[in-house]
Amino acid sequence: MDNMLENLNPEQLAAVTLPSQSALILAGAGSGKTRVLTTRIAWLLKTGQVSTSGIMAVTFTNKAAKEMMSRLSTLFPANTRGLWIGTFHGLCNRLLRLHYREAALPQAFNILDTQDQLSTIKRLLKTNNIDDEKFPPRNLMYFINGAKERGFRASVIEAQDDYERKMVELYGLYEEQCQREGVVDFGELLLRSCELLEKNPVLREHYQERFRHILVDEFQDTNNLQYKWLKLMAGNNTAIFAVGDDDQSIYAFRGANVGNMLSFQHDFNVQNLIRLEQNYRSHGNILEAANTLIAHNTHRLGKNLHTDAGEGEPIRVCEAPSDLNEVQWILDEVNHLIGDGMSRSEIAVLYRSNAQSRVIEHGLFSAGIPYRVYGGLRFFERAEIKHAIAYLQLIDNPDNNAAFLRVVNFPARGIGARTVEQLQEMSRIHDVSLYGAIPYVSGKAGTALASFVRIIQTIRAEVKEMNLPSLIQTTLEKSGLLLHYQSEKEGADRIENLEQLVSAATLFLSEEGFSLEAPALLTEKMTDGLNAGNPLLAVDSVIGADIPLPMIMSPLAAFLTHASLEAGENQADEGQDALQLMTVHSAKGLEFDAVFITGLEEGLFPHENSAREEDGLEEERRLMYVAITRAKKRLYLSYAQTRMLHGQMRYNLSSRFFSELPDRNLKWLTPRKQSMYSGIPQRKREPVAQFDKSFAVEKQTPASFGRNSEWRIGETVFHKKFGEGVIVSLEGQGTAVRANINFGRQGMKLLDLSIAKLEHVS
DNA sequence: AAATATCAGCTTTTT
DNA sequence: GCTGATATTT
Repeated sequence: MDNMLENLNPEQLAAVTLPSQSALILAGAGSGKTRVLTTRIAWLLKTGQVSTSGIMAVTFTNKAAKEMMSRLSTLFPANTRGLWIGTFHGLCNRLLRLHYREAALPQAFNILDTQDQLSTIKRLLKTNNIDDEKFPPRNLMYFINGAKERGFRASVIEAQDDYERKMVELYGLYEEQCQREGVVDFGELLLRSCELLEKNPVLREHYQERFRHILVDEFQDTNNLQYKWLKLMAGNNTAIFAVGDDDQSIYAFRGANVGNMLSFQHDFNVQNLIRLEQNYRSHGNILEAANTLIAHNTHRLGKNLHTDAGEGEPIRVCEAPSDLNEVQWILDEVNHLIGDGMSRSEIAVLYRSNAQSRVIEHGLFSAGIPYRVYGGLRFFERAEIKHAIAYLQLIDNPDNNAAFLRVVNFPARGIGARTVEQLQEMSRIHDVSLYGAIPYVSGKAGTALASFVRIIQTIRAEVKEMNLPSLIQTTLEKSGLLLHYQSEKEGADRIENLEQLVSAATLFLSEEGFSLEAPALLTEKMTDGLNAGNPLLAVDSVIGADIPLPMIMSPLAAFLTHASLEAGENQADEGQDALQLMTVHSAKGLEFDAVFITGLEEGLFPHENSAREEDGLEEERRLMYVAITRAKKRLYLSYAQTRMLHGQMRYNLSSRFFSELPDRNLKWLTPRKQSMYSGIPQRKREPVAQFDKSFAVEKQTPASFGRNSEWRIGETVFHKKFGEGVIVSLEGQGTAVRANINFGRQGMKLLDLSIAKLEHVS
């Protein structure tokens, strides 16, 4: 045990060895947060204060949960089976599967991801003849999720006006529809779990008694409902160990409430507040810049990171004439870094929004530098995978209408909109699911539908004794999905993905401790043995030893859950040493030797929409703070005077964040670099194999850039009254030149340059 | 019912 | 500039 605590600094050690009381750990970026969390768990176990079944650890992402599990198993190699380590949603799912009767859910409930939820809502609006212009599905979704987050059912919301009344009504209809179809959205997992514990004192007390220690990662990201859930799970004898950093709270837009950190201190009478301020990641210049920037925020709990590492390199800053030049500069610097021996995977290029990745990708592709983009479509979100999953969901639960509608006519089998309408009518009249309504439709439509039923039933029959991978393989074949993609021109990738689904299932079984031979479908025997009408039966078995996953879910159900709760990594260029491209949001929690923060322009970063939200700018600043603190050795900042975005040229001022960073840590490269890159490559030219060549040979500047003029489009100028602005366009010649200038908040001004006194800034 | 044309919209994102 | 969702054609 001693060596486990050996290399901790005094604050980390104090946190790890705190007595059994609730505590708040303010863990700065790069301060060893995960290490403290896992060592704390190992320490609790090794000192015999608690057994594995008395510990619950909650994270936000599956990745973080996995990381915690794997680090823990090196610290504490004994059996970690009884531990509840997982995401909020994963643990709620576990709870609801165990106590599905008390939660009034079918045992085979399916989980809706965001896409599914949206299409469910669209379908709801359609069946109720609601004008989706007046009630956009997306808005209704936000309304519903927002209400659930605040813990409100439709029945308890008091609408203020007619519009809201309608929204509440639709929310109620949505609840009913989901209940009928046996599906549960992400918010519902949390809300239903909370209600389960609230209404059921036996269960509540059981869990409150059981969990002596609850550890929460990234506590600043909890929303109100998640916080409520934690309060319900924690009893008088439970110590909550909350780790978070208010300066890294970047998810307010999806309901995260930093205020939970204050409520927590109050609600749990927190006596122990520990700050981890020693940073083990970044060099001095980088850390100082981060500290200075974040000091511009008000309402902080307060924290200042320090490091023992030296100053290191200054932060390099580049002002590029255009987004293309910005990329060119990045390529240049990247080549230097690689030339100096840095591996590509240690270099990250960050941007505020995904739309910015395209130019960068194009540049990297042309230069032949391997890269990997994070974000975008993930494995379980791909259309072909969603189709396959829908077939599997139908086999698991034929009442799942969303799944039914997705594949009833895919591959096409002559079941069109008309037929589906008939089916919906019958489903309403006879109060059955769409699948259950099929026998009520006759005629030609009925024949087409019957062929669909035959497919599903054939699969169900054939698959009875099969294990999961074979079940999926059979489903892919009998559903006609494979055949369909085989005849499609660009179906090769899709078939490859479908085949990967089979191997993903095999992998999943071994990871979750399922036997490969076990039948994939839930058998009657399992159902009876587990929960034969006795609400406490599941609890009883929990009290003894924990029920392993294979006992509460069939392999198929578990796999479907996995598909919904874990969208899967983006698997492009797996294993290759590649440059890392991602948004600042997805970089949170990661670290790199070198980091480029690109597109530092007003309107982009900070994003223009942030100005409209309360505390929006502060969140953008925290975002910038997160970005800066990703860098270990080298940090590069850049922006472009002109940028093509959404098919339009934009002329942005440089980001205000530059004025919030200390000059002494920055090294502006621009005067030198600008002349090097001032040849602006024309757009709409065919992509060239090598950028360098294009720069050397063709370099024509568009005429509109007014070569003879003293002024240039895209350059930053200073005006006495309006402050800094960017020249958007120039008209006229000689002495009669007028300029359109973007003065940011002051708006756009048309100035006669022979009258207005402007100064060059860039 | 399937194939093709047109049109809005467009921050960040995990579960 | 590209994607996804409707409108229109065949």
